[in-house]
Amino acid sequence: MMRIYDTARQSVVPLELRDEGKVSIYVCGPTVYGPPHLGHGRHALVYDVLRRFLAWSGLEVTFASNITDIDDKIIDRAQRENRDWADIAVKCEGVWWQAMDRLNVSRPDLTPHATEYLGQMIDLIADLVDRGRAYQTSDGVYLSVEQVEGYGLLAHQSLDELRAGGGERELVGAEKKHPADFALWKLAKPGEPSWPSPWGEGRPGWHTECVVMSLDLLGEDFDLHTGGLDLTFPHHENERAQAVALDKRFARRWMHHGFVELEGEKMSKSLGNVTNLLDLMDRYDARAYRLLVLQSHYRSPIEVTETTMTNAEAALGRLDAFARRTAGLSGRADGSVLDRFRAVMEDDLDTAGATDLLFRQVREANSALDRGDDDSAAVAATTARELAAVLGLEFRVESSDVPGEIQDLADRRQEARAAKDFATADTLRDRLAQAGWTVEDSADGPILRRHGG
RNA sequence: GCGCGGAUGCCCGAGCGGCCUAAGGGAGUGGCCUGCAAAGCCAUGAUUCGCGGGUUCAAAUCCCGCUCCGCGCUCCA
Repeated sequence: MMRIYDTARQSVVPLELRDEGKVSIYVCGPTVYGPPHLGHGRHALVYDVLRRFLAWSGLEVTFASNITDIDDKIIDRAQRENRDWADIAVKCEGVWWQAMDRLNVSRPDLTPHATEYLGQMIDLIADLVDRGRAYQTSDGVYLSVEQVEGYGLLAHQSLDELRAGGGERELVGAEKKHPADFALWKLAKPGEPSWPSPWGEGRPGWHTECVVMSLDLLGEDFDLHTGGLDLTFPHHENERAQAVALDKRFARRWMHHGFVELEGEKMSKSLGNVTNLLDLMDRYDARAYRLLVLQSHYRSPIEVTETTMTNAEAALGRLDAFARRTAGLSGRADGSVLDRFRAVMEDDLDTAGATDLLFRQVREANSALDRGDDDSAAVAATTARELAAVLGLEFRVESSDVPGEIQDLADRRQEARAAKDFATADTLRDRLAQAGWTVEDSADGPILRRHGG
């Protein structure tokens, strides 16, 4: 059985499912107000791999991930740029999916939008008000956290401790009964988008949508709620608080992944301030980011730098070379390796251990091929392909489109080689290298491939 | 101040009491292969896991203290 680190329990626990054979996952999706950044990318990759693995293990996975399409940040940008907020949301969502496609991240089964759930959010807030667990002020409706059993479960701090922190910040909303109370409904200021409600024209607070949508689509007591470490508090804490205040069972397990770190000043210069995911994918092979994410544990921070990305690309080169070399081989996957793969992945999603197994299979296949043992090579290659597929890693078998003049140089080099005119052949190879192409003389003839830079 | 998490070879990064040899990737070096390369294979690489104590037959792994680093602490993810 899959075991994961549960933020609430602070330990690795079995993922005991609500319904046998089925797993329901809610991933907090993006607020669409700008291009996705590296953190979004890691987020998407981690849960994409989780999902692929669970499905591969035979579970029926329901994967829901929302789009927050109404939020303060969207409104801010709309006002700053004098644009329609909905236009920003729609366009940014388009960019988001484009980025996901490039990362080879599968689409969620369900993609609820906040704006589709206004009615249900208002119902939920009204219910909380009826129960006396939420109250109205001059600027909105707030949840009273003191009436929530176990508030601080995810933050692992008591209300007093939470209050003690933060230093000398001004308390926003002086009418709040407790500083930790948070807005369920915000009354609109002039010019802001708004929807009618019993408390006046306004919009929902950020934390409410995920409660409504997860419960609506996955039902009470759904299996897994996930997101970045930064969402633990206040976002997830406040989602849970609302469900608890409604006497509803919420997520059974909470899973949070670590941050992406950029190298210090020096490198961020050479990286050209790449925090934008699209920029990163323009600069490097998009698969390299996935590999980088896979090679460390999801709860550890990852360092995205020129070096780590370049290393990942080099490793990818190894995988691609392997794929080219073994493209014609097919066999049965090695069951014992598959078992080990399952075991490491079930151990809190140990993707580093999984890539370890993948690379060992690659070496095994290459090694077998070198000693002429095609049968063993076929088994290792098939196994490797299966593991890679579960991890969402695709191999590049064909060389990219070769421009005519490059092909021409390569052909002339072959002629020279055939004529044993190696001086000419080497000169031509140098020219190819200068043009950014590497020649690999395989048993089946030369292979051209682009190299970095 | 409080909470959470880190510190492992040249770099990235697993491991979290013995089962294990401290994985895997990248870079380096030597060899095989190759006309030469590339790719691949083989070999090599931490008597040691931030520092200081302690527990244990046994610690990178547990406990205590310390030093650095990251993140959060009220709708700013």
